[in-house]
Amino acid sequence: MGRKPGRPVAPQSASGRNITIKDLAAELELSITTISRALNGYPDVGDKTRAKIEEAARRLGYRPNRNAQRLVLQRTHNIAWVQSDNELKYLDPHFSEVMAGVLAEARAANYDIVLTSHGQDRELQTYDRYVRDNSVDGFIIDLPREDDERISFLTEAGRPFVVHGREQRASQYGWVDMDNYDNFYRLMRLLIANGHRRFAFINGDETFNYALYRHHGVRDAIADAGLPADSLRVYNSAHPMGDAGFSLTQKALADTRVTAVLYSSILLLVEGYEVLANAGLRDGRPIAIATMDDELRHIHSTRLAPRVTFVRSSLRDAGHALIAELSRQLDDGQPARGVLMRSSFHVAPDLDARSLDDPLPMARRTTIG
Amino acid sequence: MGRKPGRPVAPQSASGRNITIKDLAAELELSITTISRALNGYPDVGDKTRAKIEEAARRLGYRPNRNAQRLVLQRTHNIAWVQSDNELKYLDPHFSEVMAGVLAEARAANYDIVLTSHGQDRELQTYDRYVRDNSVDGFIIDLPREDDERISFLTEAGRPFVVHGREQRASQYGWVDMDNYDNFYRLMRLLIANGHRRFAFINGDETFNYALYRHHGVRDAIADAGLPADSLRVYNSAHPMGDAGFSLTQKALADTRVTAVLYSSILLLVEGYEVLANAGLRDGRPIAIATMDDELRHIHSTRLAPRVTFVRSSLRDAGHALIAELSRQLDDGQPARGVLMRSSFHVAPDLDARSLDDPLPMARRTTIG
DNA sequence: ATAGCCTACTAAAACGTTTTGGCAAATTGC
DNA sequence: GCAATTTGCCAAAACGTTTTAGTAGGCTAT
Repeated sequence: MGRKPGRPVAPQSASGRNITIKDLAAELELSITTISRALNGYPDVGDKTRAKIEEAARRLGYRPNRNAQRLVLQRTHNIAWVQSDNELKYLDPHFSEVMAGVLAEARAANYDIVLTSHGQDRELQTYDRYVRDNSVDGFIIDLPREDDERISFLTEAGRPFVVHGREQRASQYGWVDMDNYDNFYRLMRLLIANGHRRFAFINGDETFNYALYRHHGVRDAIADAGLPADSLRVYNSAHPMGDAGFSLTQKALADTRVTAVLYSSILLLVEGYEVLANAGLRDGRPIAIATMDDELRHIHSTRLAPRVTFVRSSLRDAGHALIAELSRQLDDGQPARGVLMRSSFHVAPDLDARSLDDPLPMARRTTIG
Repeated sequence: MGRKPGRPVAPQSASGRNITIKDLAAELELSITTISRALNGYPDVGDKTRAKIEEAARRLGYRPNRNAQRLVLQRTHNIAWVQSDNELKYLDPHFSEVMAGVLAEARAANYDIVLTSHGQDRELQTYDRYVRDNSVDGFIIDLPREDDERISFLTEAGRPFVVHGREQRASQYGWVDMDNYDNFYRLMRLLIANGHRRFAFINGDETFNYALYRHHGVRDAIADAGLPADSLRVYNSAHPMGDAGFSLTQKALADTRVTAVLYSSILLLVEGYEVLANAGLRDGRPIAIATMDDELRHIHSTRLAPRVTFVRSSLRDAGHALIAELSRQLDDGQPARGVLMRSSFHVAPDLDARSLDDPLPMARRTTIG
């Protein structure tokens, strides 16, 4: 069972002192400057010398001390992700999915992610610490709210960041988001076009903008169709997980006039699935179901009835885009910009999908989110 | 030959550079030494001087540059968590749960978590990089396999680490684990004591030790009861998520002699729940169900039938313990040690729980895992 | 009075890099 | 053959801390 090819050999001394550029200079009887310039690709190093240096560096397992580099270059190649304890309570598959994309792209762009949590009231202090102690080059902000103070803080501090989501000031910073408003407007318009008149919308916590904008989309679709506002009942789950999907679906279906249920997340739908199925069996009431599908890796949609209509957008791709955008700012010096992720609609076969292709009414198009 | 590397853009733009100890020294007309010693609590600083320094530091928002500190102290206060892309595919709630505990405890112990992913074959290179470039003080290793090369590598390199789980060499390093073997031995013995004779065990990927040891526990309980080896059928899900719980439960119940199903994870059980319920309804075959409950925050057990027997251990607490153990080594210089997390049994009311209290046979007790 | 001892401060070295500016030696141009 | 240019290397400064090894001056004990 020999060593796999390419397996790194552990450093010789178990004591742990790493090889430094000085060791290399001593070994080769060259100056530190020359070692550094050779390894960093400067042209003013002779070919034979460079080859010797590269060989010795490989042989001795030299790696520049990152902290020395960071100190002199004023650049850490670290990106901070600050997680609130509050959100930690339900650190959910959505987080994992975004993080998976972030990690994959960060590796490609040569960044590490510094992950930390903070207590209830310490959110900004955590950002402040990172800003002041030079431990990261930039920040990722997830789940923004309206007038998000993290965004205000980092803007004032003049530090690079990118937001997963948007709020009012979205034109002033880099972000990655899907078109929450548009997606849910279209989804609701689709249900209306198919004759439904009484709806339940099982949404997330509307202090988060993603949920707020979805609500706005749904509300406006109803208004634009000339339906009364009470055609829609909205249920919010403070936590995206738990048994909210189950209990809220029960509540929603208690109104027997409801013929269509719209979910903000496929997790809520899965939790409520049993109730939905029962409603079909028991009341003989077939319910139209629509949801957002974030392509969570561990939700297997094959077990969902084919009658589910969904709009799909990849959170993992959003994670990739977040790092790509930040790297564009950090590495290429480009100005911040927003990235709108594509969504695709998948309509249940018993529904007429034609309304999806209609453009949104002019007045509805400028809304962010 | 060689190109001059493109110059990275300085991260701080608008608000500019942070204030340094030099700024503070200039402002107060004191030496750098005195500032440093005052702020670090040395006794050889006058009371009035110290007060003035502290006031100025607060007023100007001084924070020591972490990279300078790390360079001179040879200590980063960073802990690495390396995630394989492979595992990323199903970055699952178990991960989130451990991570939540790790983050909370890391904050308390003044550590940041450096999270990174690596490609298929690059696992050890990633560890190697961190070892050689001084970017972290220690490592967390999750999901160990037998003869885990990450453990070999870090041991040879002489770097501190702590393992979530165990393998053969567990006495030689710090770890946090539950007693997988014991728990599953007892669970199976309980089922046997209640008259069951034909079992399905829906386990995880047995190249991971947690799953392997659980299998061993189950197998030994059957052997010790004098039951034939074919009383047990084991089903493995390569991925902890997906629809494995559903399809494997279907397969398992296809054998109509099976009266008890043991799950390695509550997620698998939840996915198979529909099948289990149907089996009860359709075949009139009540199935005894037992599982591990990791206290995942988003699995709401209230919806599971009361007939489920489970052994419960908190992954979040394990996360806390991981950092506590690593901090014991790094901050207190204590030798590595193992931490066995407590588990509690919760027996369905229709089962006789007495066998749980019996000690394991002597020969069974030394097994790790 | 004086040796010794606190008290309150500081200069300089060190951590490990990158980069600036320079300088010999080798090569080229005429 | 000599000036000009190119090639290949290096000393020193800088990044922002902590720590070592002081020192100057006041106080105490004899």
